[in-house]
Amino acid sequence: MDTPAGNGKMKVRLRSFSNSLPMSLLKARESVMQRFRSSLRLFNITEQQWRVLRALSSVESIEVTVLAKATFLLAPSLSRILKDLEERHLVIKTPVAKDLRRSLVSVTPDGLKLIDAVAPHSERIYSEITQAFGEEKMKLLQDLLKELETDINKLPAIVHDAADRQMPEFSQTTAGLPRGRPRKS
Amino acid sequence: MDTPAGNGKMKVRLRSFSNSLPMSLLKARESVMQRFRSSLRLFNITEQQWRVLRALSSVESIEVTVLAKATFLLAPSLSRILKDLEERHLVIKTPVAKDLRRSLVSVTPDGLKLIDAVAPHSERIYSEITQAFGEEKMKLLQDLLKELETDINKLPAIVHDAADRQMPEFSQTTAGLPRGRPRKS
DNA sequence: TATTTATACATAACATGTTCATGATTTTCC
DNA sequence: GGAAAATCATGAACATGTTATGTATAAATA
Repeated sequence: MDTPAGNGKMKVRLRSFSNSLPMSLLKARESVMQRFRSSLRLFNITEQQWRVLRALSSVESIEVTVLAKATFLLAPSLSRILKDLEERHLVIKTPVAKDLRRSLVSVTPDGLKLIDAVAPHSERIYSEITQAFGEEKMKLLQDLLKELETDINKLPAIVHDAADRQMPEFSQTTAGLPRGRPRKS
Repeated sequence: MDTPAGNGKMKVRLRSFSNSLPMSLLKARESVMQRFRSSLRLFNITEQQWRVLRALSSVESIEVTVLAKATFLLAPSLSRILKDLEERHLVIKTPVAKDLRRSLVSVTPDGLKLIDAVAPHSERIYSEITQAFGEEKMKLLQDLLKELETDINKLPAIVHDAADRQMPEFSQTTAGLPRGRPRKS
C-alpha cells in the first residue's frame, strides 16, 4: 500500500543507508586515504597540507585564490594552512605589487626537499592501489566520477519555496542553531 | 632520461594532481553533498547529524559503538553529536544494566518528526541525481566503489621502518561477537 | 579473590570544514 | 574625482576529523 488510508501524507521510506551514494563515495575515499595517511604522518603533514605542497611543486608561484581552486580547499582553510606552512618555512608568500590584495605563494627549498621525500611514498602507494584495482577499472571509475560530477552540476539549482520553510512545529531547543559562525543579528 | 647521470637517486614525478583518485572521489562526493546540504540547512542539521538520525530511524535502539560503525563516524565525533542531539531532545541515551559501560541510543518522537520532515527532501534529491546520472551507471559506479574498497582493504598493511609501530588493529569483526575483552572460548 | 588486561565511552587538543564578518584594496559607476 | 560595489585575504565561531588520553567497567588470569 502506497497510501495510508485517510491520510494524504505518507512517510517516505529512506533508502538503505550504507548503500547510499554519499556513503559509498566516503568509504571508498577513506579506504584510499588510509593508505596515504600513515605515510604522511611520518612527515608530520596532513592530507590537506600535502595537497598544497603538491600543487606548489608544479608551478613557480601561484595566487592564493588559484591555489584554493587547485587544491579544492576553502579560502579560510587554505589561509590557516599557508600560515602554518610559512611558519615551518616550507612555503613563502610574496605580495603582488600590481594588486596589494593578492599574494603569490611559492615553495621554498626546504619545502621542495620535503616534497621529494614524500613523493616516492605517495607514488608507491598509488601504484599499489592501481595494480590491486586494475588500470582499466581505475580509468573507468575516474570517468564515471567525472561524469557524475558533470551531470550533477548541470542540474538546476535547488530552490526552497515557502512550503519547505514551513516547519514551525519544532521547538526552539529542538531546532538547533545554523551551521558555522552565528549571525550577528 | 630516467636516471640523472652520476646519481642513483632521482626525483619521483608526481602524477597530475587534479586527476588523482582521492581528488576525484572528493570532488564527486562534494558535488553530491552540495545538493543535500541546502536542504539539511533548512532544518539546522549537519550531514553527520543526519547520518545519525537516519541510522536511528530504522532501529528501535542501538549501541553507540554499533552506531559509530553504521554511520562511519569516529567515536569522539559521535560522542559530541549525540550529546548535541540529546540536548535538542532528538535522541535519548539509556544505560545498559548488564554492562554499565554501554548505552543504548534511540530516537525520540521529536526526532522522528524531524526525520519525517527531512526524508522527502532527501529522497527527492537522490532521485534527481539517479535520474540525471542514469540508474545503470549508478549501479556500476556503486559496484566499482565497493570493489575498490574491498581490493584496497585486502592489501597488506603498510610498514615503513622498524621505527614506526603499528597501531593495534581495531576489531572489525564486531558484528556478532561479544563486547569487552574477547572470551577465550 | 586480586590483579591485570581489554573494552566502552568520554574528554582533550589541534587541524580542517563551514559560515559569517571584517579590513584593505581595487573596480565600477555616478 | 568620489562614492558605492565588488574582490582578496584573513579572522571569528562552531561542528567535525583525528589522535592521544582518561575513566569506569567487564573479562581474563594468576
